[in-house]
Amino acid sequence: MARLKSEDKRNSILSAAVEVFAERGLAAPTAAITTVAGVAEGTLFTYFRTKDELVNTLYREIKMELADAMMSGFPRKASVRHRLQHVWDQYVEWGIAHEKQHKVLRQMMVWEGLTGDAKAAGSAPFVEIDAMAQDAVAQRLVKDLPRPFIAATMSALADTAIDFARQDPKRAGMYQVSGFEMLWAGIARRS
Amino acid sequence: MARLKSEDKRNSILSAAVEVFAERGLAAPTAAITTVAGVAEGTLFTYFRTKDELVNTLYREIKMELADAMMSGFPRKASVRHRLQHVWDQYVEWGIAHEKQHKVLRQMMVWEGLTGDAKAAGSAPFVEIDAMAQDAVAQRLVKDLPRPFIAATMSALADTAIDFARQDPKRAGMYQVSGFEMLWAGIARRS
Amino acid sequence: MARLKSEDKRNSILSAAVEVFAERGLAAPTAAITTVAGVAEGTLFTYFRTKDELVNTLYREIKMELADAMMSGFPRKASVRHRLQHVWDQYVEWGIAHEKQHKVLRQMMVWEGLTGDAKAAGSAPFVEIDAMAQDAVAQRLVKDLPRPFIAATMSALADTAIDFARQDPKRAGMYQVSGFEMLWAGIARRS
Amino acid sequence: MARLKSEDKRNSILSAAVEVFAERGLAAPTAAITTVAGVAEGTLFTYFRTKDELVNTLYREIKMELADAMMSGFPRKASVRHRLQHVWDQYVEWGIAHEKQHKVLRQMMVWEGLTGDAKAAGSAPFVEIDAMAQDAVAQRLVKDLPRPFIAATMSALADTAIDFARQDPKRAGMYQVSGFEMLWAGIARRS
DNA sequence: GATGAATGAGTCTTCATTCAT
DNA sequence: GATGAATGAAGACTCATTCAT
Repeated sequence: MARLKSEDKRNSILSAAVEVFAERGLAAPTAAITTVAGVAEGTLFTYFRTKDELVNTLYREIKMELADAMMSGFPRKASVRHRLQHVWDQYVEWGIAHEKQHKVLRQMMVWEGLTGDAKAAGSAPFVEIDAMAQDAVAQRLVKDLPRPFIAATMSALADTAIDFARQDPKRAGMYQVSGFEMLWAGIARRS
Repeated sequence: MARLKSEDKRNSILSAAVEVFAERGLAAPTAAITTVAGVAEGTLFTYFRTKDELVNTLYREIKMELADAMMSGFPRKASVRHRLQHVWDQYVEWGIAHEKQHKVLRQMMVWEGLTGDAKAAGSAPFVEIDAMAQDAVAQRLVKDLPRPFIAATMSALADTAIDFARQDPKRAGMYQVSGFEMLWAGIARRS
Repeated sequence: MARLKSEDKRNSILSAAVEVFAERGLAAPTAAITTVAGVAEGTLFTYFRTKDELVNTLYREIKMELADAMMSGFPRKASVRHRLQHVWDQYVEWGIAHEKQHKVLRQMMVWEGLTGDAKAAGSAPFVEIDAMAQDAVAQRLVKDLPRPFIAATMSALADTAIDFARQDPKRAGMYQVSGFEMLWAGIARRS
Repeated sequence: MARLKSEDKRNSILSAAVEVFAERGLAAPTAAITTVAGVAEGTLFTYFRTKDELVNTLYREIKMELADAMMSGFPRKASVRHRLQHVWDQYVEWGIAHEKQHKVLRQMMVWEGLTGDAKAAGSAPFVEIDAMAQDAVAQRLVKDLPRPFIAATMSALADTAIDFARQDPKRAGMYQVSGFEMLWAGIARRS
């Protein structure tokens, strides 16, 4: 039997890509990636047909990691506010801890080459969060706004908090906390 | 005397650049720009020494247009909330009306080639807004947060509102209004 | 009547060309020449149809200046050795004093664009020297070698002397004198 | 393993460069070289990072070949005159036999892009000749002139002899012989 | 499967020359 | 005639992708 494609090699390419894209943007040459990955230039193309496919795959993988991080320890039974805060905290903390992944993710989100597939696969793991949002709206705890708009708002605020936490690590906690307060104040109904 | 460097031609190159960058990203070839502008490839380089210089110039120009839009009719004597809302509304409306400029601006803001000069020139016209923010914090109308953080939050929320208004124009007004309400609820002190 | 082409302008272009070619080689852009000459880019082309024509013209002009220098005070009636030495000294001194012209001349001599015309015109003023050489060979003062070979040898030695005099000006006189001695020893018949 | 960078291909590029530079000057396009070499345009750049590097490499290689030619059969124990004549003959014969290399070498010697490294590497193989010259001066066989001046004179005369031998091949031997006689007469002390 | 040399289309930029003013 | 902006054909170099080994 022929040698099997090695999961290891695939993974080194993927993490090299994170490294390189974070530092040099998505326009970085594939050769830079293979160098960092310690494989030959051609090897990349046995694991990913094209550079675009690599990026799309990477998008999915990072989204999955992020979803894992966000859902780990999700307090299914807590109040909406607590559940939302859990999600917020996990995202912000992940963004700070995984600076490169976060940077690359943001580049990919404004990249014009993402396939519909990748987008769908990337958002799949967030169904539970969406369910929570739906629930919250239904319970009239949260303003009656389109859910995607709420989600986007949350993302935007969290990314901002992450950026500031990175630049000014001493006040990271403050950005994280007040970001969430702003979010909650913004979307919760006044009691 | 020979043909003078025409302001017109410079402007067609600049608007062609907006067109092309909005559609194909900053990596679009200069030849695509000159084609759209209806000039020869070389002509671009009599107006801008390099592609980077073109992008930096474009950044400044768009920032100035945006500043003009945002400050036009600024109600200097109105309440903080009204002044803030004015700025918000103007920005969101500009972003909707000038879709391409807005897209390009966002690409340029994450571009690594912006010169310090361009950044400085681009933020200069916003001093008045910053003054307002400082004022608002001093008056304890607004939470005591770092001003750049407030500004970034506002940007992030406004960009989100613009995106949604674009995708779903029928509810554009709703996104604009509720976006601002979220912002205000988020940053204003509870009375 | 239309304005006449100005001899002045033509000359500033020609000397600017010397300046620029000496420093940057014959590949220097015509725009560099017009800048130094203080005229518009297009003006060069009303005096010289193409860049090649400019170079060919320059070749002729420098050759003429050189011939003037070499023949000035030529001691028609002196001995062969004295006449030859006069020519040698004048050439070497001209080369040292007109460093740029000399450099440019040497570049043009290995340039592939020189027209036959220019070459002919350039060598015309040297007939008298050639006559002297012919005379010297006939009188059996000088070895029986093809005259162009003698001329080329002299040029080569003189250029070498000029180069060393330029690099090491304190010993300029020594290079000039021993260069000539080498030439004479090389070509004169042993008595 | 993949195709290894082939010494053959490197060499065809290098000899194509000689071909092309000899005919069209150092300004010839790299594409002309790759066409002659029978490889793709990009291939040149896997062997030489830049065009300048190619030229510098070529300089070294030609200088080495020349040194080999000049030193082959060098009669270490013969008289100064014989040793010098050996060097002269070998150089002139090499120049005649390797017309293109000789032409290109002369262009490279007046080229402004040669690195110090290349110059040093190029002159290294000639130490033995320099030692001989030093020896000759010390023994008072040769006039007391700066060695570099003697070397340059020899070069200049040899290049002249080569040029004439090429244009007039029937008398090649005569140019070679009388060139050397002129050199020796020029630099030897009169006994 | 892995390797990395080979490929050639594509990119920015330069520059001799033209031509509207 | 003078000016200098306009032109577009090169030219050096890059890089995703292929393919011989």
